[in-house]
Amino acid sequence: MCATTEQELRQYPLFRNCSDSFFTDMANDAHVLKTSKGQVLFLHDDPAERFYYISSGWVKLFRETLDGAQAVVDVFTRENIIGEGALFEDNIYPYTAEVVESGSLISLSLSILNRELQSNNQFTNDMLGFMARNKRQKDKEIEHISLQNAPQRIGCFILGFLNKTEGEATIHLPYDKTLVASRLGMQPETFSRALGKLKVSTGINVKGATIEVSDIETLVSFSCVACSAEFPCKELCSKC
Amino acid sequence: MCATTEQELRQYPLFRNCSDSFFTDMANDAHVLKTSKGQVLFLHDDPAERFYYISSGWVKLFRETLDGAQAVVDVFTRENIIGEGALFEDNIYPYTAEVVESGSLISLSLSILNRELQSNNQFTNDMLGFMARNKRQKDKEIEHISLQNAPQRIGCFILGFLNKTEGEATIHLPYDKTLVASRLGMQPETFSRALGKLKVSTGINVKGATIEVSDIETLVSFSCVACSAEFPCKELCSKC
DNA sequence: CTTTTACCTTGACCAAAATCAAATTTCGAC
DNA sequence: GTCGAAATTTGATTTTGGTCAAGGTAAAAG
Repeated sequence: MCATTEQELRQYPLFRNCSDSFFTDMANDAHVLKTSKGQVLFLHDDPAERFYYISSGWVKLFRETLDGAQAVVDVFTRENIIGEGALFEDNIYPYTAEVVESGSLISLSLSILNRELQSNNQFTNDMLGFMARNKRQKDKEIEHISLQNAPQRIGCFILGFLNKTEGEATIHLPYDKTLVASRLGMQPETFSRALGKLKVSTGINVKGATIEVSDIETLVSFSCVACSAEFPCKELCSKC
Repeated sequence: MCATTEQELRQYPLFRNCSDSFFTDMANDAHVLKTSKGQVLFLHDDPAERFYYISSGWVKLFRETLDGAQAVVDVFTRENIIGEGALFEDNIYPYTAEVVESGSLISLSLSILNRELQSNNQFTNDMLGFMARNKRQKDKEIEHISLQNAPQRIGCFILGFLNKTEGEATIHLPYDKTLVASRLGMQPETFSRALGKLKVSTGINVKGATIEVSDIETLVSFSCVACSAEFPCKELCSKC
């Protein structure tokens, strides 16, 4: 039993309407994991009993094909859960999860989550909305892959990390450029070159993992012409 | 009020756990639409009050970008609902819906659907599972776009229409090749040429919209090497 | 402080798909 | 059945991104 863990879970927006017994039982059963880069949390097609709340660090979800290629499904950080999808896939994890930046997770019981879904309709509704927005986000990504070119996709990715909509801003890429590349569905070499083009076209400044955007609106007009949403496009999955 | 409509709704798997009053009220309020090719059902960003159950015909969902390109999100046929997503987007339709093959729809009340979601936890759970599998299907599509080439994607598309897993089979493409192409995220010219390559590689036979697969397993081994799922991969969204 | 290793970039080349243009076929309306 | 619009195919060419190979750079280990 851990009061801190319970506090942390109570602050997670998706759980805002969960019952007290949910929090108590979850916290009782929970354990905190300190993770290190490279660690595999679960494997695609493995039977699932736990899901994970990310307190810090980054985790990638991916699948592998017969001929060895890897498809990165998503990359998650703090205030997100992963592995809950197994509930809807006969308790089999649909992806492999691997830590890409060390941090801290809370391992949680899928069966307690399921119990709450069976008994708390308000929570089930919240989860449904969460899932629906998740799906919309995927639609947007499919659109981006087919309608935006590589530099535009990178611009869009950068815009997603900004906390304002005009003027200048500086961000740090949260994880390896190689991983950003596969998250965006391109090769590292293509990413590197496309970032160079983006620099020329929009006047951004790149120093290692630091990116200075001197004028957000220039970046917007470069990337968002090839998108069906209007900037600032709300992030559809992380918040709920 | 229409007894036939009520029967049709009661047979839809997603509604299997809905209340009697849900069916009665829905059927009372429902109206049947005969649709013709080209008809627009609703527009992206329009306020939403109705969703649609497809009795027959085909409907495409799409969005348009600032620079005029069109992204086909999905193409649906009988025993599917469309427009329900607006419930999770502040009652705004997230896509435009256009009939691509004439048929028949049932126009249904979003607010009655919402009422059932608020009051019937079993149904909300079914809907959550439905949405979760939907999302998984989108992940699979993203993977396909980045890991499969054009002929492989077409092969995978064809496999999705077969009702067996080995031997030979014949299918009819359900809608224009042009639309299949955009559904798969490629240009019509690319589709045409890629279908030609698929013919050479797997021995399928193409006559207009009719495709004869002489050996399903050949098609599987051609397409599914570049996929993380194993054939026969269950369809993740249509059934529930 | 040096070495190692993993990450990133660059160059040369290649392959896939997009684009542009022009037939050709198909299908529905008359 | 004929006409005309729309869909489909084919050819030529360009563009984009992928692949292979070689350097360079920076963070971490010793």
